[in-house]
Amino acid sequence: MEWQEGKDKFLQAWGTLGTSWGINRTMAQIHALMMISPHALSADEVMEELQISRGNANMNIRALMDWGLVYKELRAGDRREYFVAEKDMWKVVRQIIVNRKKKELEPILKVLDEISGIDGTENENAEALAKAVNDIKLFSSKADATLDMLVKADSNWFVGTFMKMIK
Amino acid sequence: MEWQEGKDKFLQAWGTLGTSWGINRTMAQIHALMMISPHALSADEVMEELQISRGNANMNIRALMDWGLVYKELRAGDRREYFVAEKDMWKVVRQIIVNRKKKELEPILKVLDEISGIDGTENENAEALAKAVNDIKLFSSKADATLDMLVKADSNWFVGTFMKMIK
DNA sequence: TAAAGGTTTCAGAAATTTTTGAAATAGAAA
DNA sequence: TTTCTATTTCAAAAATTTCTGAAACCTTTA
Repeated sequence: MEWQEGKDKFLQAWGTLGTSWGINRTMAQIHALMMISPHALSADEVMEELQISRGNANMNIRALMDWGLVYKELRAGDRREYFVAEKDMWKVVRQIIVNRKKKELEPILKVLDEISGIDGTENENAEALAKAVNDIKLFSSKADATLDMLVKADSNWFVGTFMKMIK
Repeated sequence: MEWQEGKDKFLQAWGTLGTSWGINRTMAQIHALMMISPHALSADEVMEELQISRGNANMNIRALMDWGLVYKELRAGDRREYFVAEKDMWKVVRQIIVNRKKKELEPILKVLDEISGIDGTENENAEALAKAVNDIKLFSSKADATLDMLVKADSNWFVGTFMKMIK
């Protein structure tokens, strides 16, 4: 397979994967592009490669930096900014977990805590609601703890201990 | 807190959570509604509760059934169909893992396999691509195996062994 | 200070996703 | 068979998300 063909397939696949994970296609593709680039890229290179506008490129690069998946790199004697992606897959996934946990799991836990003040003895509806809320709370706190653990653990631990355990 | 207020908060929160997970708001809300309902619901009840059209209700209920998160329930002497949600959180999460793994992880593994045929010695671009692809493949197969394991494991195992381990 | 070179913002346009509602379909009961 | 009730489908409308491009905004250098 030609390099160009492989690159296109990869960018395409990563973009598609992104969309089904609530990340927009362009953001995922910029990340993919940086992951497979041997050097840091400027905004213009990203625009050129992916055929997108400056505004689009800028916004998505910023978002990737907010997620901690892309870093800025400055070069002496060059006023432009260059960007590199985090290439260690374990770190990438860890950043994603940290971010999504904060953005998604924590708010729902907060709502569940509020709702759990409900009186479950009032009627069967209230009872069913109270039960569902409790079950979800229980499960979510476990998930929360598990993710915290995963995030603290390092790649080697995961690959070694955990993977051995599940054999 | 009143039951109605708690219910609304819950439906709202679950709907929001759904959207950030690539599930549309209505589908998530229908599921939420069924989770907190003490009895099976008809399409009309869902339409009424969530103020949505028949078509919308029908399509999303079907999708939930495809995901294995909602079951059909028939009542003797009633031509209408009623629906109940899977209420065991562990099973819910397991179904979601199975479905998303098939829909998302497996296709990307397939593409990666195709791409890995690339000649990494051609130039630095090809080399960087080959390395990224390999890293992702390695990580993804591990994730794939881990998820398979989680899916096969039952709730008690998860709660017991795994949770003890991470303490 | 002004010009040059780069980055950020954001209103409107474009694309995509979701929802509606009515017609088509299905199938049980009369 | 016909009627009646319920489900499914799908084209068009609505809502939402993403993208563009040009203007505003910084910073550095002359």
